[in-house]
Amino acid sequence: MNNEDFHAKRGKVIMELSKGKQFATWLQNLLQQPADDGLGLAQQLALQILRSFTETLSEMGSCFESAQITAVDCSISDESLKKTPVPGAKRRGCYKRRKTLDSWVIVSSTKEDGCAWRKYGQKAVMSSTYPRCYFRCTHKHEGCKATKQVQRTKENPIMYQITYFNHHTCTEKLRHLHDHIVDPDHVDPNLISFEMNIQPKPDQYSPNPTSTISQAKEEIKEDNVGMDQDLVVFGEAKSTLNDPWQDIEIGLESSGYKPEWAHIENEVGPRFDQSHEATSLHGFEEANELGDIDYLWCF
DNA sequence: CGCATTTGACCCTC
DNA sequence: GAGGGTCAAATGCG
Repeated sequence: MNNEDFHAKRGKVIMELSKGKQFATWLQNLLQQPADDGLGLAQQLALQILRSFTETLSEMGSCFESAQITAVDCSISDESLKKTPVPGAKRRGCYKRRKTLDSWVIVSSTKEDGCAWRKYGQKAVMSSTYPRCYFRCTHKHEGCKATKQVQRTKENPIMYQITYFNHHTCTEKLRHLHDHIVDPDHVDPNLISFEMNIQPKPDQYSPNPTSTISQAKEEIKEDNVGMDQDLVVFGEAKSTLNDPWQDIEIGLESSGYKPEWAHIENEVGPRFDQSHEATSLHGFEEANELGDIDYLWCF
């Protein structure tokens, strides 16, 4: 992995961990409120948190793979893999025992993680009284090799131990991004806007909106070896109730204003009021004047 | 009808 | 041979 890739991965890991933290805080606030309308949203948030950590672990797995750092289950040595026959004979049930570098384990109260999986098997295993279910990515036909195993834990049967193998190479992630691209003619009632500029409640967040647009530019400059360059923002940014985070396109002078992804965030999520009308946000500058952009990541 | 799930068979490693 | 991972036909479901 080259240096550029490493920094891109690092940025994504930081972003996903921050997302997870943010969603968890949001969920905590939600659970402190009267339960009426919060349960469905709480479930969605739980999924978002799970997805964030799954993505993070996925990125970390691929990030460290080249450094020969093994993942959770290292029980099978490379030596045993060398004995594996060359694949090609398309016999039924012919398989390679899993290479475990690219695997990671989570324990969750739900089998769901926001991705589309197709079950392809179930087995009773000796190590557990509960069967093990085998899933592969629905988009296997696109060449995606992601699989997972789901099994109830012996210690706490309401919890699932989920072992993931390989990363999604399908367009699942792209689809997820597209879910948050807003068609102005079909505004989701759940949309919130950065323009709301809601003040924090004392018992909730203590936001620290230190990254103004100019500071963000400074950060970008630092990341680009101190270049004194200009920044443009393509399109509009919006945030949804389900995802107060934004992936937007920006252009840097140093790269000839070639569009690249940036990620901005604010902390209005938990303070969302559904009675607010969704409105669009016209670029960074306007948002910045309202003091609603708290952080910006570029990668 | 197309896609997902179930389930027994198959074949691998140990 | 035991245990585990995958395949694929049968079945279910919308």
